[in-house]
Amino acid sequence: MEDGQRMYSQQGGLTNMSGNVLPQYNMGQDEPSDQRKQEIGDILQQIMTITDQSLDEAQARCRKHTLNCHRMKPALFSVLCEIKEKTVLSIRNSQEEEPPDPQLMRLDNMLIAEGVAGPEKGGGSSAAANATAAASGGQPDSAIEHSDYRAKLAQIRQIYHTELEKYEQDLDLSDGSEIKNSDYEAKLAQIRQVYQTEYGKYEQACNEFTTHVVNLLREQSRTRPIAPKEIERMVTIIRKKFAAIEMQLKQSTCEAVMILRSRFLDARRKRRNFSKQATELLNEYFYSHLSNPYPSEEAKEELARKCGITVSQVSNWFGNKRIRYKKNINKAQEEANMYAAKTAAAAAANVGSEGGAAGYNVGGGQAGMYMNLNGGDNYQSSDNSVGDNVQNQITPHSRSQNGSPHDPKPEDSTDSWCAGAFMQGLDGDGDNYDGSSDEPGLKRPKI
DNA sequence: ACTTATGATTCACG
DNA sequence: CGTGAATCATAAGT
Repeated sequence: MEDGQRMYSQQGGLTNMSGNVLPQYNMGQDEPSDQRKQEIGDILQQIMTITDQSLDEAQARCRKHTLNCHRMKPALFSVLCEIKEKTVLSIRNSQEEEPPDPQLMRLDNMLIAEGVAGPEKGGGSSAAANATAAASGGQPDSAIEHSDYRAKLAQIRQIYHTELEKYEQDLDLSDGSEIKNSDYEAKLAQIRQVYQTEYGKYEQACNEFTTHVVNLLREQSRTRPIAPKEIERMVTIIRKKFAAIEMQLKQSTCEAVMILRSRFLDARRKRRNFSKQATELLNEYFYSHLSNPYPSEEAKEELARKCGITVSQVSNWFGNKRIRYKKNINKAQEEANMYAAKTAAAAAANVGSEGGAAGYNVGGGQAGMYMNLNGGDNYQSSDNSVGDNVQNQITPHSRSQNGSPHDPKPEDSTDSWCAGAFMQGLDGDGDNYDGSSDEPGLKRPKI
């Protein structure tokens, strides 16, 4: 901005004018006289003096006024404008056509794709409307000083920086624990809101500032040779400067989204096994509720708390456990026995301890149902030679090593959630587990 | 290197 | 919405 100001006071200066202006001017007049030259010289002198002074001195007003009223002012003014246009402006004008910045377009596209910026979100447009309103109501004619520009610019810079800080805070919040889907969406919404707020502020500031500058230039055009074209040009210069800020805003927004996204995907992808203890607890619950391994919400919460995992992880675990239990009952049975024994031991050891797993229903005599199914074949082979194996497994072999007193829910165990599994669980095709068709990246969201 | 175990995700269903 | 089923991606085991 200051460049612009300087430009007008210096390049608009008079170095090349004495060469060009005067002859042109004189051609309009028939008889150039020494006196006239003298007058012009005086005027130029005055102009130079004023240019050297700072504009906000009260004294300058007086001179400006004098200059304004001079009879030759209009002519001089137009000539000066013309010259400026020819010399200064023409140089820059050529490169002025701005092709839409590809970088900015990329950023825009991404923001739209991520739902951060979008036509329908409303925040931006209304803010823009506000900004326009505010801008149009801007100072009408009061002389605006340099300090105002600086203040404005500083304000904008500050807005930008506070906005950057917000992003950083925003992102700092998110490391440490894992990011869930809802977290991701919440954070994205947060980013969107910050972005739109800041974009609104940006637009408003930009419009206000532009209006200020335009007003100032109009004001100054009474004393300085400033053509409307120059004002236009100034506006485009300002827009460009602001566009840089806009670009940074968008870029940092994009970065924020990218970081958030990558963290989210990382959290999604990285699989951490639960602690041994957690698995232990979950298995205890599962096998002690084998007839109905569907923990209530409360039970899930308690398990989650005890295991140091989230409720949805508990849900995942049970979901996986149930399905996998059904898929290979043989092996699962052994495990069940293990836990049954453990539970029994625990029950024997501490009579009154209410401790773990919300009181297993150490019920009656159904234990054998689950414990004795193991026909001895390992689960991989049984998977493959299906049909008769199923029959075999259903018949209780009673070769099992234990008659432990544990057992879940006597009432419905026979036809419980997995009863059907005995019949059909190991059905037709042997390749149940992972018939993977290994299609990379078909359904996964790519970054 | 290959297989198995396991937590998580996705999709369809009721 | 919770669940079953299939599947993915990685950890763990060989």
